[in-house]
Amino acid sequence: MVEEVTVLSHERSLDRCAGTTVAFNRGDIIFRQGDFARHWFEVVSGVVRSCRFHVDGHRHLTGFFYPGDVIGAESGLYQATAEAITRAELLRNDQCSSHTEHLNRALRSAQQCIYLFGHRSAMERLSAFLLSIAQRSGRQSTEVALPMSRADIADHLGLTIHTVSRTITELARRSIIATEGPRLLRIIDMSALAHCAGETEPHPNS
Amino acid sequence: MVEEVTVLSHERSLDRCAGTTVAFNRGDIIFRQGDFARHWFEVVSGVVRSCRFHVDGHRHLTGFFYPGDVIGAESGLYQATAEAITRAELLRNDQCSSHTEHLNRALRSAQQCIYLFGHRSAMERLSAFLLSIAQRSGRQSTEVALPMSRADIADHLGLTIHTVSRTITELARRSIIATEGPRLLRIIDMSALAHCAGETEPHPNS
DNA sequence: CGAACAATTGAATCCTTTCAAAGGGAGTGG
DNA sequence: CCACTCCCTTTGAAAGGATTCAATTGTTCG
Repeated sequence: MVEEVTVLSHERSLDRCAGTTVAFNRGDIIFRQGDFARHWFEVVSGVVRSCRFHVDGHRHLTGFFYPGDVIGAESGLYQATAEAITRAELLRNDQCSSHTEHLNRALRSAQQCIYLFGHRSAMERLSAFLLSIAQRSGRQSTEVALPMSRADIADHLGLTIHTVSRTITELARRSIIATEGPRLLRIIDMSALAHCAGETEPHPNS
Repeated sequence: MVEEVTVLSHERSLDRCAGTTVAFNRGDIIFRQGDFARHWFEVVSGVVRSCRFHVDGHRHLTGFFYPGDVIGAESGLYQATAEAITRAELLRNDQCSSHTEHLNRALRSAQQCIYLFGHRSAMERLSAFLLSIAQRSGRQSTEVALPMSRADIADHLGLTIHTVSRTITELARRSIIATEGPRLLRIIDMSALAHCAGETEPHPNS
C-alpha cells in the first residue's frame, strides 16, 4: 500500500499498512469475538475494553486498552469482543504479513493480564490493577482516572462489584489512596500501594 | 504418539530459521525470566511449564506447553522462566525477523490462560483446566495424564493444593471423572465436565 | 426536582484457605 | 525382601475472606 502517512503517531512505523482513523462513541462495538480478524487497531485516544462471554452469560474482561495499545492483532478469528468505554479514536490497519511488533505488544498486554491474575486476594488484585492503570493513563501518575465502571473492574479481576468497592474504601481508609468521586482517585502512598499489590512483601506482618 | 519426521514436524515451515533439537531432563531450566530472548522453542515431546516469581516468593505458573506449542517467542527479555516437568525435547530456533505465526501461537496460549482465569470458582477453574489438558494431551480424549504436580496446578489456577485435591475428589465422587492414581485420570462424563466448567452457577442443587 | 442508574455499606452465608494430621508410593539401606 | 524415610496427596476442622442478599446513599440527566 502507501508508505508515507501522517496519521501514524508514534515512532515505530515499521509497517507499511497505513491506517485510517476511525472514531467510536461510548458503547460502540469495534469488533466481535468470532468474526474474521480483518483489521488490527491501535488506540489513539479514549479507552477500549475487550471481553469474552461464557455460556452462562458471565463475562470476563480480558483487558483495558489505552492510547498506544494494540488490539485485535491476532490472525484468524478475533478472540474477544472489543468495545469503546469512552469516546475513542482508533487507527484501523489491514492485517499484513509482518506485524511482528504489534503481535508482541498484544502478547505483552495478555501477559500483563495474566500477571494481574497471579495475585490472589482482592486487595492484591485491585492494588496491582490500580498501579497498572496509573502507569498507562498518562496523567501525572498520582491522579488516576477510572473510565470503566466498578462492574468492569470486577469482571476484569474476577471479583464482584461489592468487593471492588469495599477494597477501594479500605485503601482510602488507610490513606493509601483518596477518592474524588467514583471515577477519579489519587494515589497518596505509591509504595504502600505497591506493597499491597504483593510486590514488596519480604516478611508478613501488619 | 510422536512420529519421526524431519526437523520441522509441522507443515508451517515458512521460516528459514531451521531448529536444532535440544533435550532436557525433568527439572531442567530452558530459559530464565529476564534473560535476553535469543531463541524461541517449539515443544516436540514432553511437557514444559512457564512461571513467574513474585517478590514475596509466591509463583504463578503462566502456562503448560505440550508438543506443538511454542514458548519464548517474545522479543526483548523473556517474560517468564521455562522449565521441563518431564523429560522433553524442544526445537530451538534463533529469533528471526518474521516469526509472526509463532507469536500468534504464543498469543493464543496466553489467551487460553486468561480464559482459564475468567472462571471464578475452584470447580469451574479445575474443570476448564482438565478439559484444556484433555484436548492437548494427545491421547484418547477420555484418558488424561497429569504430568504436573498438584502444586503446579494450584499455582496455575490461583488455588491451593488442598482445594485442587478436594475438587478432584469431588468430581470423582460425582462420577464425572475417575482417578487412576494421582497422575492419571479418566473423564467419564465429558458433557458434565464441560457443564462444571461453565454453566454450574445458575441454579444450585445437590 | 425526581427518576434511573451506579456505588457504597451491612449482615449472613458460602467457599477457600490455613492449620494439622493421616494415607500412599517410590526409593534406599539393612 | 522388608522396614524405613521422604515427599506428594488426601482429608478433617477451624478461620478468614469473598459472595450473596438486602438496603441505603450518591450521581447523572431529563
